[in-house]
Amino acid sequence: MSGFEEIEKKWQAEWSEKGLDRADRISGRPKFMIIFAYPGVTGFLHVGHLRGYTYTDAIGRYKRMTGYNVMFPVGTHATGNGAITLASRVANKDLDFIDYLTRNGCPEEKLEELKDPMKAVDFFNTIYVNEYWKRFGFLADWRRFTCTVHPDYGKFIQWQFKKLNECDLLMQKPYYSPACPVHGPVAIDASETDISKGGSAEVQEYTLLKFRHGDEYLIAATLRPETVYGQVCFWVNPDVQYTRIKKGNETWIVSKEAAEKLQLQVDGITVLSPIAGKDMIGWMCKAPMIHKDVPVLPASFSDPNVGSGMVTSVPSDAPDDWISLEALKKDRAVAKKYGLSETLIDSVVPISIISIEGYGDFPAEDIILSMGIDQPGDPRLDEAKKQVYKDGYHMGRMKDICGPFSGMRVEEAKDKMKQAMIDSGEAEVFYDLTEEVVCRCGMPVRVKRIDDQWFIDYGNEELTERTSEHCRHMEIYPPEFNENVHTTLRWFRERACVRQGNWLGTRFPVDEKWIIEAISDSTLYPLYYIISLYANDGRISPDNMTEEFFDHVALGKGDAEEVSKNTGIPKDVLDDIREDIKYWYPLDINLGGKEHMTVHFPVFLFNHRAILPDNMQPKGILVNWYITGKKNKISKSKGGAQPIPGAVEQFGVDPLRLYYAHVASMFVDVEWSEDNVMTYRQRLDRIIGTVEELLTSEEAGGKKEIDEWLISRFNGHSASIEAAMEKYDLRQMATAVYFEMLNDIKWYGRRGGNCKETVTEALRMWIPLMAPVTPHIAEELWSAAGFEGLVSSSQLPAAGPVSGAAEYREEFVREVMSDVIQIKKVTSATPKKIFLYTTPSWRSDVMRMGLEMMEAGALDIPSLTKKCMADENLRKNGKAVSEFVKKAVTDLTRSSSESKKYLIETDEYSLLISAKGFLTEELGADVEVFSSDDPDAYDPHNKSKAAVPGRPAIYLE
RNA sequence: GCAGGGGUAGCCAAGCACGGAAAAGGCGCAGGACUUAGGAUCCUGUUCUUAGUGAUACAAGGGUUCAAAUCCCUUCCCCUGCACCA
Repeated sequence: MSGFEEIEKKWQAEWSEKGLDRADRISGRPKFMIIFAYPGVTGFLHVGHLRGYTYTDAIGRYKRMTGYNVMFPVGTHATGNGAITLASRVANKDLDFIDYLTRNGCPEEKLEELKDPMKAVDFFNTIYVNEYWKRFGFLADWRRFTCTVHPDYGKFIQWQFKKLNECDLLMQKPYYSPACPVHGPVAIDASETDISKGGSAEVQEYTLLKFRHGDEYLIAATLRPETVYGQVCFWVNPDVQYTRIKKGNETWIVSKEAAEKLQLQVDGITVLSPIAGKDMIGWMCKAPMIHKDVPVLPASFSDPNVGSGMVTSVPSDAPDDWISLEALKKDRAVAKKYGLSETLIDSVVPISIISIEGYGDFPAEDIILSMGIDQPGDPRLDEAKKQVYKDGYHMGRMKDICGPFSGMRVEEAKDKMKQAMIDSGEAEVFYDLTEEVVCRCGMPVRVKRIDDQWFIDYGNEELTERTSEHCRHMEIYPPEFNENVHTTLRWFRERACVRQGNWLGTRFPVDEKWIIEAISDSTLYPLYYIISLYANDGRISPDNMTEEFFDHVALGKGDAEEVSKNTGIPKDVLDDIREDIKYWYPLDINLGGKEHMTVHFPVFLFNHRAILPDNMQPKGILVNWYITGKKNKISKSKGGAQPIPGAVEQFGVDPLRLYYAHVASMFVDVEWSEDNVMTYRQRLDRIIGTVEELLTSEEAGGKKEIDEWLISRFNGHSASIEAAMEKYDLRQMATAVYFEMLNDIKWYGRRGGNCKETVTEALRMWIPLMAPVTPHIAEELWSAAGFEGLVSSSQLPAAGPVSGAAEYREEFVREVMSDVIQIKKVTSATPKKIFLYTTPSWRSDVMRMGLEMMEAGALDIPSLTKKCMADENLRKNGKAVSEFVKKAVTDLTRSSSESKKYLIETDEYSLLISAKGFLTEELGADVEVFSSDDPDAYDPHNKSKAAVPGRPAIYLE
């Protein structure tokens, strides 16, 4: 056979030529529509991504071969700022990035046009389709390709949002989002898709506490409003410049950084005069809630970038506060420097407010002592803080001095106290990020209030209930997700669905200043693949694609004549689209990576349920896990993984496809390993070699027992594959096809099988089963075998009957062989002769009786013994019989009656006689077979007495 | 924290929803065959013990049962996702 690459090209051309990749409606023929969640266009993909895509193609191919008309469309997702960033990096001559492009095969002259984001999208779209999906031999309907930034797709999304609006699922409310000043709201996540720094940052809610000083307020930001009863002083960093700001008719003092952040979240803030931290030291200010005057003291840990830049001090429960207060009391020089009197310092004493199991009156003190921290600025203070916060929150209870909150659990008191202070005007809410975040464009990301943010109301109970109910009728794998998709749906609340700024995407039809964000424009899109065909070939254009058009083709609203007149689309085209949608929808399988479980899949389900009728609801979801790198996830953005074209060249497409299908269950992560792929390549080589050998073999014998065995085995595999594929279990299928069936066919040859007719029959079963996972090789072998047509468009034959008897008999021979080898090994002798003694017939008789009793449901040792003793012949052997009965009964109760039936029915003697030649050759010694009943048998060591049904006695000489 | 998943040979990994001789299959390793056009192929073995037997063994410990990797409880240890990111 020629090289992989050559046969890949050959058969891909052939499939395309014969139109296997085109999915058209065929009335009356069952259909199967499958997609993978389309990838975002953010750069080159790597070998990990092809895992899920390959599953999709293999399942589609299998369905095609079991009678279905299969539609497998593909597309890409370009909404967002990925392409914009990419283009700007090219435009800015970012060397690392240009190197990344060229390393992955981007020609130099292409760089110029990549400065245009849309061109960049086109560039990658072409790569995804030609270098990844087509290269992998997918039978996708390329005519239907769509991309989220194409104008026709946009029309579809606008229609979808109009429908959501009609269902009252769009709403507006203020929203606090991490936002870039240029690009608007950004996503913060570990993959750092939108941002260049700070992927693990979180938005934290601070309570701003207002401390009155004269007619001004010093503002402290706290994460623990429940600790206000323990406030004893106020920390200001003497080395920081603060500023006064006008907030409504109040004057606040905060750090300059905090002032900037506040302006993003609160209206009408004006910055007034600056004030140095050191000028506030020694002030007295009135603490909220407890209304006590507390002194302002110096603290270096107070960071202007965090919160308001000032901190209220609760030494009892805050390690920083405790250690700073202690330091201040110890080092009187500092107090002196700021003119603080000793009496003032001494008057500040911690107040115990929360009791936590395992801690004393002052949790902060305890944790500091146990961790051995002895001065401010110790880096472990952060850990100490986290620990004591966590324990306090979950196990703590408010002590009796906490007024109306006394006795409450901290978890409960926290919200209540915060709310009480907000209500009395002593506190406000403020949001900040836990660490510095920088947008891809280089600008700092801050939390910003957006007043008129639009949301999709996934919190809608009625919709949630209906969606959840529908999921009960779906096929969702893995089973865990099938279980917890319901909780995921319930956990969803409103989701911001639009954003502003420099983003690619579709204009929000309700208010055009917004652009629909990336998740929200990718929920209903499988439906669009049916329509995209017509937009792509020009039969309809974005101008025609009005709300009325979509209402008609998707929902069956309106009269075709009328719609045709209003849209300018010919009626027959409208009818075709409508019929296509009725034929292809609902979607049978949506396959996607595990990251979709809490993001894409729920909204995919919600939107279908909200907009489309009952008979258009999705039928299945398949989730696949990742291919990982050595230590961490192979990442698109961080590179390091093998580019796809290189891998294809190195290993061949089919070995890669087999690797994905078989290396592990779909539902576990797999560590990428070239050696693994290589072993799959070798396995395919072996299969190819074996088949070629079978085809070219000159030997031609008649049918023997082993022929029946082979066909029975293959029928069994076919049936188990059918069952496995009901659950889309490609791995189990691949085990049968590429391992077990190969082993069987090898064994067949070893046992002297050489019947042309059987071999042909076996290949007709085997090769098509290879077509879903390794289509190119299957095609090549199919043609080499001289079978008609393309195997990819053939139908899998229904599984024939299995012969339990034939399989049992073969197993018996194998056991005998293995036992002899065992004995040879243990004795480390090389025998010249091997004597086999089949069971004495009385033992079979006992077994037979036992089996009868078991089937009658009355098998036990005493009654079987009794029954045996009633037999005159058996009674002669009294002692041996009763001993054997014990063994037989335990034996019988432990295993299925099915296998015991074969055990009794098999004529072991003639079976061994027929296998004599084979055993002699395999074992390298002459084999003699005797029946234990034979009084003249050569048996010098009386081994024959060990013979039982299914287990002949063995003597080596 | 919330939600969920898992611990099976040197390694990867089936089996577990529905209890019925545990180790499918692969990799690795060790012998042997064939022979070095190869990242080969074929055979055998791979917990201990042993004339093919027997004994141990599915994270640890309990329980239910004639019977437990599988069902229940306790403990220990790993992992995943958590929102505007396909």
